[in-house]
Amino acid sequence: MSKDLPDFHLARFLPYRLTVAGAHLSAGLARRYKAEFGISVAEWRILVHLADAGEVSIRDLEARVHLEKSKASRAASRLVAAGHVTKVPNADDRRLVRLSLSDGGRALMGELLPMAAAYQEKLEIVLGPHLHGLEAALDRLMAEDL
Amino acid sequence: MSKDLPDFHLARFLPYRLTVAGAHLSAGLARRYKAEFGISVAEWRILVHLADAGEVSIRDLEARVHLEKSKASRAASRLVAAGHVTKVPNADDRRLVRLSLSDGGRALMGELLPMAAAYQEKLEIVLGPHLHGLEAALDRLMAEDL
DNA sequence: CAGTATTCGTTGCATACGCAACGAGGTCAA
DNA sequence: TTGACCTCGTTGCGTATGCAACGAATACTG
Repeated sequence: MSKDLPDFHLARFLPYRLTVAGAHLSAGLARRYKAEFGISVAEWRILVHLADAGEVSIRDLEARVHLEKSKASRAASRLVAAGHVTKVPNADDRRLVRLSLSDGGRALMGELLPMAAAYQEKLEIVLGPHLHGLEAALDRLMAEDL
Repeated sequence: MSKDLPDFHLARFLPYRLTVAGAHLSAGLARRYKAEFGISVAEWRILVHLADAGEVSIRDLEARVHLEKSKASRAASRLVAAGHVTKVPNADDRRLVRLSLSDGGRALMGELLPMAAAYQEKLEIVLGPHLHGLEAALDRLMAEDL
């Protein structure tokens, strides 16, 4: 007969737990804006970064908000098509692109950002004293090249 | 001119942080087995659950390892095609399916599980005292219907 | 300078994805 | 028993994904 396998519990496995928890929180947020605004996660990240940083290129998005460049490129195109974002070539280095919020995009973020801030607040209340432990642990994990 | 937007930092936003951290850990694990064994995340979850639980149905996978049923169904088909898993109808309720590890699948898990356990151990060492805080926070978040 | 190497964003391709719809099987109640 | 209802797994469909390859623009090197 076959050897016994070591016992291993997915429910305690950190890559699994973090991925599931991340999806859980993202779904909670999406419930608040997806139906109303039709924004995907990639598009959301781009919009937030534009609201915070002004003009950015695709490679900035890749580096700053963890979006693979083709994903960033396509999500940006969708945002341009939807009228939320403008895209112009960068005159100083014509390989680059300058993405920024359109007036409509700015208005959209005027609604979305408070919603997101409220959600973050709710999460922090749910976590209570666990918040700092969570943040410290995440910092620790992200600092490491695993 | 346009109203200023509230400032909002994606880097502190928990849904983002957890999703990125989860992807970071999953990528670290995938580096260890993807090239060698060609297993996707969905397939990995199914294999682990089979190693732990013996025979399961698609709906069990949906409930226990957070895989949407069509995703579970297709990943299971791939595992059957690869020879790691067997699938037979459940005679008691012929709507159900009985998935279980094949001998080859069992042998595969004999290699994969120790690798995963070692990775988990590495993560726990990296986290050190932060481990318990992280687990408590994740439990708290998952207990809530956000 | 010329020639090579590198960077940036887009796109082609094969695959994976989520969702809704479906057929087959099972349950329940009258 | 029969008909309405529910559950399970699969599949069709449109879209999203990751990766490699590409053309254009820029940087580097001798």
